Amino acid sequence: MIEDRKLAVLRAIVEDYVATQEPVGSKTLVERHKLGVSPATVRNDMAALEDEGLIAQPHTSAGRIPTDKGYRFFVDRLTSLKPMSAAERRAIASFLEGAHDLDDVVQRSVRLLAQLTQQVAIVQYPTFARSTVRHVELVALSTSRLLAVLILSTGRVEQRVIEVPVELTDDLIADLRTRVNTSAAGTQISDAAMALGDLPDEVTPESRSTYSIVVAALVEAMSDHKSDERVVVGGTANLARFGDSFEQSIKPMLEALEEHVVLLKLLGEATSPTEVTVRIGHEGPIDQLSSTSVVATGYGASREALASLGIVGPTRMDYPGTMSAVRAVARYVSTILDEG
Amino acid sequence: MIEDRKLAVLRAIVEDYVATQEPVGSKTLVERHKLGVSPATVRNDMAALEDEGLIAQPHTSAGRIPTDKGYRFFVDRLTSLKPMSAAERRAIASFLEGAHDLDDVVQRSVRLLAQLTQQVAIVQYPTFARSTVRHVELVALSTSRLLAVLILSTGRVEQRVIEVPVELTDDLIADLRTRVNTSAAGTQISDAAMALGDLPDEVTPESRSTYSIVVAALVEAMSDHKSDERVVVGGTANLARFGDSFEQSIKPMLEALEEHVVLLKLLGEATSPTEVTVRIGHEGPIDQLSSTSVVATGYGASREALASLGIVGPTRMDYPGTMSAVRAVARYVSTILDEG
DNA sequence: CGCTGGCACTCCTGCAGGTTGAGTGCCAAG
DNA sequence: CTTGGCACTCAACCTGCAGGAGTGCCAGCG
Repeated sequence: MIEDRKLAVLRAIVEDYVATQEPVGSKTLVERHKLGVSPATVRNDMAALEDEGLIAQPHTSAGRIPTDKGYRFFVDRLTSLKPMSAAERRAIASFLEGAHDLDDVVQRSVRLLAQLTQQVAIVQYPTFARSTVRHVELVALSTSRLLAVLILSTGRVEQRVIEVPVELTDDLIADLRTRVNTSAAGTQISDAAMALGDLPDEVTPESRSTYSIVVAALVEAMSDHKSDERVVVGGTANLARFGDSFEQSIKPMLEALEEHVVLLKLLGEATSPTEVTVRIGHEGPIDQLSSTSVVATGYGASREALASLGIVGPTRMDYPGTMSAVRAVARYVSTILDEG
Repeated sequence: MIEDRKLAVLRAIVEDYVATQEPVGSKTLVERHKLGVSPATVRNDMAALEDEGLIAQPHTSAGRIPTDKGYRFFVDRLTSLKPMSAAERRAIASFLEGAHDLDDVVQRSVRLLAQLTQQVAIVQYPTFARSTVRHVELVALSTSRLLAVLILSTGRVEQRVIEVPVELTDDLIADLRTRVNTSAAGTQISDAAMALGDLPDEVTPESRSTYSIVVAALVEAMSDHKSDERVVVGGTANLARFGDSFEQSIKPMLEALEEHVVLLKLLGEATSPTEVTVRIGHEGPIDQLSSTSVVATGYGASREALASLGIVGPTRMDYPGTMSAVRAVARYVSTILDEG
């Protein structure tokens, strides 16, 4: 009984604080939430919650604000993702339709996510390693430079310029192209390296070195983890709503957004496409972002996730709404990639 | 004589204000710049400069700050681009080397520019219309979906999924590929539409409709101005140095950076690869950015510019340094694209 | 045992008033 | 045309003083 009310108080504090951005006091609380008890009672509960480390006071004579631990509790136990309304679903679907290539899908997703959550959105490109090679195209740029274009099953296209210290003839390129495609097409990108490995042995000794160079470059392009780190960010203008101190939260945020490696770390562990991961405040891997939370999830056609997407925002955010928006977008993106 | 000193005073005011971000008074000015006259004299000159609208007072008992008109004058008449030091040149060169495809070049340029100028950098992808078609690759995604990959002379790669309401055979695709490439390869992209137009007439009536659909999609992809709008932004974290009021300058800035259309408008007129364009404050096309300046220039292999790059920052910026950095980066990018 | 009203206490917030100092404009003299 | 002097202005800063929101604690009541 008393436990129940304490939790109701915590929930009320979180909701009020998220809405008003101001420490919330006992009196305001009973007025706004019809708790049916007096402020004094609430004060007792608050004292208990504070002892448990779920809420805190900025200074002695102020109201309470939730701590990271308080948010954690709220997210884990006091809330469940509310389903999107039919109208929202329709909006999402129509927004993502009409995308005619992968870049488009990613771009639209990031915009959509930013708009729905009013936060900074991050979408990672489908990961490299798990996709298969659809086709390899080789185009001569000059007599000694080759442009290799990898087309992957996810619709992703990677390009790479290869320098070859030999004169390239059209016939040679054509032969290379067919051989590379017969060996690599259809294989998982992680296996393609192996599939291509034997290729130079098939040809005459004099062209072998040329083939080796090209194959090596292709293999390197495929295993290049740098290309794996592609992420897109959107909705930076939503930082404006932080209201918070500039130096303290916005600057480190902007700096983090510049570094894709950092972003990947943020999304990092959220790879399950069925669950939405929430990382609150200092739970995250980046110290400077200790006053921001990350809400992320995996997406991908099959059960296995291709990559992650999510948002970052102040710890003081509307978790239920944000979490369901993230989940909804991830689902739609998954189905779209499934079709394409 | 007296005119000369007035200009020296203006220059000193601009330089001091840019360095300190504070209104500069007559006394500080003579101390820091060894003008060889008394503060009173400088005050007279200041009054004159104020009458001419080149400087202004934030409030009665404060120092002077340059007006937009003042900066304009400074840029046009009081300064010349200082050449980069040898070390800087080397840094630029080494930073841009090792880029192995167009994406890489663009990405590195934007980072470099942001770092050199400590401002927000913008780089536009080489424009579509002026490049030529190097190769068109068609890959079957399923029996009725085709992925078209356009490879352009600039190294840019565009992709597009085409839905065809007909069963596609390998032979058909191979034929299409050769025909499309014979017609389009080597032509300017603006002419490619015409070159491809007659293609459906060459084939048997029964396959004509299929060919038409594919050709139409290709032509659309080529003339799609949306793909022409690709720009990359970097160095947003430098906004942190604005110090200025948040609502007033950073928020509109972040909003503008989200909208690529707006960015293109900003870079818009700076297409000459030989000149650096400076747009100061309200001279720019965006009202909300009336307290920011744009420094931009064109870049491109030959005399004709392929696209633009530049930076945006507060009107209060180091114009000489910024201008020369922008020019230097543009030149290096041009030469690199020329090689590739 | 839990709830409540009362009360003293803390401390942020806002306002009024006074002081300081940088900077100006103007003027008369060199 | 330049300069030193002088009176004036006004933002910035400090100070002191209510006002008020919020708390903790306690004693009484069901």
